[in-house]
Amino acid sequence: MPVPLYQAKAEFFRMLGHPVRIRVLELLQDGPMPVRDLLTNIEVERSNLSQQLAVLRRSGIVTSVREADTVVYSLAGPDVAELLGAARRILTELITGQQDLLDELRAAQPADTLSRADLSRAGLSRAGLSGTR
Amino acid sequence: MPVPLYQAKAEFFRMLGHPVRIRVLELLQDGPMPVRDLLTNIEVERSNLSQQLAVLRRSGIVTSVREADTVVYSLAGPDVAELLGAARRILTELITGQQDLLDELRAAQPADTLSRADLSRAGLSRAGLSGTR
DNA sequence: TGCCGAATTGAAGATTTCTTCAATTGCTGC
DNA sequence: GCAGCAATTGAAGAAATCTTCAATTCGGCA
Repeated sequence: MPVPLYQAKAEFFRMLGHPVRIRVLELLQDGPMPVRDLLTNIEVERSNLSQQLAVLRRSGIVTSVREADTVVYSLAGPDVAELLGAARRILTELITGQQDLLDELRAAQPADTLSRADLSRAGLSRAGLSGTR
Repeated sequence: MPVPLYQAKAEFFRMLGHPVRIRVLELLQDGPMPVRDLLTNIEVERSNLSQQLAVLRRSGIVTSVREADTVVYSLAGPDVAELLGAARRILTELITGQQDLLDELRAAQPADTLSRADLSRAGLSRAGLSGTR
């Protein structure tokens, strides 16, 4: 009895939902890389990195091979760049969209009279994506 | 002081990491839809759906407009389909990849002699993406 | 064999996210 | 105004994920 597709998709996105795991995938886009190098590029404890690598391995999006005294990781498939690209496109779209709206609001009235409703329209009533500024 | 981009990306993917939220985005790809209809298409309690819609709204990926006694949701931008498409591509790639590997293993030796190492190579030693069969 | 560094694993506590319920808001029609 | 339906909100307990530490595995080398 197969798991519904939308649930597999959700799991997949959750697998991507961690800063360290994103960094790893980005670094691996330039080619295979040993754990040692990942470690120098990402600011994180060794065992924490291992935990995140284990998550990526379990999902199948990366593979690892032992070479002498180091372990080398690679992307399992070619489509990862495309995915991260699409994500960045949407992300910048969201961010600039909200910025534009805020600019409009500021132009239309003094900054200190922005109403709760205005902020709400801009998607900022409670912290949205925290990188949006 | 802006939040690092990879953190914003991680938040973005986490925002997508829920079955109900995925369903909503898929349904909205065909055009705006009132909450009422979302509710008949997705098997979930009304207030739970509201919570998930709130998450999507906060991130800015959807917008809502009140029309008479109903609320209508729409996608905020055009790139969502592309993102979900890329995700599905990778997902099927991962799934068929693992299936192929398993098939190879089964062909090479009786099923009941698969070693832990074999399963591990196939990314299945501990439950991977649960939809992978 | 025994030791060393590299990497992974298991487990525990802290943090975050999910689900659910009751209460609330907004609109329509009586 | 107020009764009734649609949708959202706040809050609390349950469940999942993160971080960290100690212990373990694996290969290389004296």
